[in-house]
Amino acid sequence: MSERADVKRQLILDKAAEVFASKGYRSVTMKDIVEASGISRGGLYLYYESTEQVFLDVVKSMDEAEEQNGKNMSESLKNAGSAELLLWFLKEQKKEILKGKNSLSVAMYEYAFECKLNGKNSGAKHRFETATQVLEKILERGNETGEFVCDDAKAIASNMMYAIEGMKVIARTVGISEKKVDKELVYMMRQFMGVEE
Amino acid sequence: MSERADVKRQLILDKAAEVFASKGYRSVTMKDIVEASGISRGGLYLYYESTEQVFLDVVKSMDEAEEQNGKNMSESLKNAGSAELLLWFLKEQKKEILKGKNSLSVAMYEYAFECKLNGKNSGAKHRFETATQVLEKILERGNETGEFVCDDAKAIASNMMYAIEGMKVIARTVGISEKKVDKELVYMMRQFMGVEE
Amino acid sequence: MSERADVKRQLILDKAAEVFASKGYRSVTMKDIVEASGISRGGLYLYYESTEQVFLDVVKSMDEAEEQNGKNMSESLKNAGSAELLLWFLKEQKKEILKGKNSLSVAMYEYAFECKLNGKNSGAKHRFETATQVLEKILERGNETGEFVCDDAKAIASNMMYAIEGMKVIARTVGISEKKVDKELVYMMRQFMGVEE
Amino acid sequence: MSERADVKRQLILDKAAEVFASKGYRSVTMKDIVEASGISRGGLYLYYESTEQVFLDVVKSMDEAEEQNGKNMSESLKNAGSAELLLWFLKEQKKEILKGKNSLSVAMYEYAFECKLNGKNSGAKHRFETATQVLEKILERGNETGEFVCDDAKAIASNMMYAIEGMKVIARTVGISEKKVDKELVYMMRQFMGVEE
DNA sequence: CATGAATGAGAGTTCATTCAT
DNA sequence: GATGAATGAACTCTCATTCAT
Repeated sequence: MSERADVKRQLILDKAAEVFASKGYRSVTMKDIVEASGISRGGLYLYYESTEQVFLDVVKSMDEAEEQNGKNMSESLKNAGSAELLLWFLKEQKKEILKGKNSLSVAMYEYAFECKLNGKNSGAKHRFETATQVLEKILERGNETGEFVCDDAKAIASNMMYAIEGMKVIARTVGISEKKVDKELVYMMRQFMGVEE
Repeated sequence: MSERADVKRQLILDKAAEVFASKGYRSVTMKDIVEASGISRGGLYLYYESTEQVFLDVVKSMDEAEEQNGKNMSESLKNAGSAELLLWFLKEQKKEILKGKNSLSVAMYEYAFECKLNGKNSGAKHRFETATQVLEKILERGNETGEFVCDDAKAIASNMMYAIEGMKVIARTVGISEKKVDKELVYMMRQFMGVEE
Repeated sequence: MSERADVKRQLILDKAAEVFASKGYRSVTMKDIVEASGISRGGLYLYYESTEQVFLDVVKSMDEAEEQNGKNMSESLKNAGSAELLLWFLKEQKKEILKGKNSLSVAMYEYAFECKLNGKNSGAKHRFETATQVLEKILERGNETGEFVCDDAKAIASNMMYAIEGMKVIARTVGISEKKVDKELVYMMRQFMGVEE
Repeated sequence: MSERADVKRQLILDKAAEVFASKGYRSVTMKDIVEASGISRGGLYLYYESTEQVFLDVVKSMDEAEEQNGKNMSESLKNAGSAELLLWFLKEQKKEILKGKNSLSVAMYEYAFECKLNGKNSGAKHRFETATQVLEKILERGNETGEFVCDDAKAIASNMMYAIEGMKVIARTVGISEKKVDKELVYMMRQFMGVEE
């Protein structure tokens, strides 16, 4: 039973993720999810009672996958230098910025807006702060090993994450080219890489 | 006649702006606007045929007010130094970042997302690029007068605007304190202010 | 005053007639008439209180024109033979059958249906009976003068008018060619013309 | 499942047929059908998306019943003489002419008018032509067997059908008595029955 | 008289949610 | 558990009709 249920649940999540990726959060209806997943109208209600519940579960399962990916990475990068770690981190961020249509990010922004308007917690805070802390740690470690030169890793990490967030949202509203993203990332790295001016 | 219509139109816009500010873009219905503006169901359709039309007009009238504000400012700042100009610019950005509930920005993000998904133009591009250019001009002038030290005004302006955009969106999803905004702005100013380290 | 009113009234009727001709009766709204006649919404109500009133007046003015036309004809045909009269009559009927788009007949059918359903008088009866009597008179006279051979002019007239009515309605639902109409009319004339078989 | 749906569909059709019979085509709303069939507002949309769809299905199911009736008749009339067949045919036409209130014919005329105005096919053509051909066949056969005397069955059939169509539409706009219909039918039969004058 | 903005009743349509099978 | 037909609330939009100017 439980196994079967899990399979079904996963099917719903997969299809729902596609729907949220292509339509955002607000405009997705239970009907959309029902049709995309091929499940019955009533059947969906056995698992979820609203699009919000589905969305939260989609995000949760995505976060778990992400976390697993992070763990695998940190495993393989256990002995890596800070520069290498930073490169990996920025590559991930770049991917996220450029993901575009296939990504849940628009839906996540919409959801986060709504939660903010209603005083609910959307998890956006946690995600943003976690990423900032990871970057901060990398910078600190690089500073210790002498790979980077930064007296205030916290400030740099914070500044960079805001700029990255800005690129993310601009990518989804205005559009941004890969070249532009690269340029911005390189520019920001001057803050702590040996500047050969 | 035309005057009456303008008065009514303005009434609708004012009330609609409040609605969009408090509910975002997607979830606003014609009914919401009808109720907020105290107009009749059919009456609204004399002026606008969809929430999108209302929204676009709200934004347009807001942009015009903004532009007027900009003109007044540039008038009074005609002889101002670049540092002064910059301060004004950043103060405006800070206000925008912190505006929160009373602001249309969430609705504008939602609208821009939707336009991007559908390949329409939302005006977001124009707004972002214009602001970036203004900042760039200020920095260039400051560089010429010796008030600032920046060899690449374009890169700095771009980087700052992304960070500012990041703060804007973070303010609407995660929240941000005024102190934090100040800190970030000050940090970024180190890029071109004489750094007395 | 009264003169001006008449001019206005005529303007409304002319434009309304076009509307009824192209849209039938049921689907015409006051709005259609307002827009077609270029008169103001409220202005129309000064003259007519419903589409039905407008329609009835359109038909009335059309009937008057028709009647005038009939009078002119009978004037010029005062001394004509019965065969000549019959030809004129059938030519008129043929015109009516083939009028198609520019004609009020669809609207008149719709109106007559509605009146029948509601037990009201639509004038259709009067029009049909009058035409039948005219034909009957022509046949009778022709019989007297020896131009036609018919012992029962009433029966022939009745039969012909039903067939003509059938062609009219078939023309408006199925379509009919001029050739076909001619053929039918000629066929029916065999009933009282000397048949040279 | 499909059976249940069919039962429901039939219920809708039955009630809708009554509505169309009493109100014609144009003035029937989805609401009318909803109320007549006792179904819910949304429920109707599960089966039909417009009054036109409902109407077409009503007509289709009526046509099928008609066709079945025709088959049964031709079965029992397999060995019948042409005169007998003709009598059956005219009796059916007479019934159709006199059906009045309980009939869909007004709605069908309205629908056919609308289709003609919009260049769509309404099925009226097919129905009229089919009936004409049936009559023609009967006359031809009668001619062969010597029961009738007609050198041009096609012309007679055509003429009769127009007159019958005329009676149908006059019945719905002006009214017609059974006696009158009989008289007309008898009159027309003189064209090919041995005329004992 | 004439205007056209304004009203509100009502039709069309969609969708979250329930429930008998 | 699973299904999908059925419900009804809510929204969009149109029009006949009124009324202040």
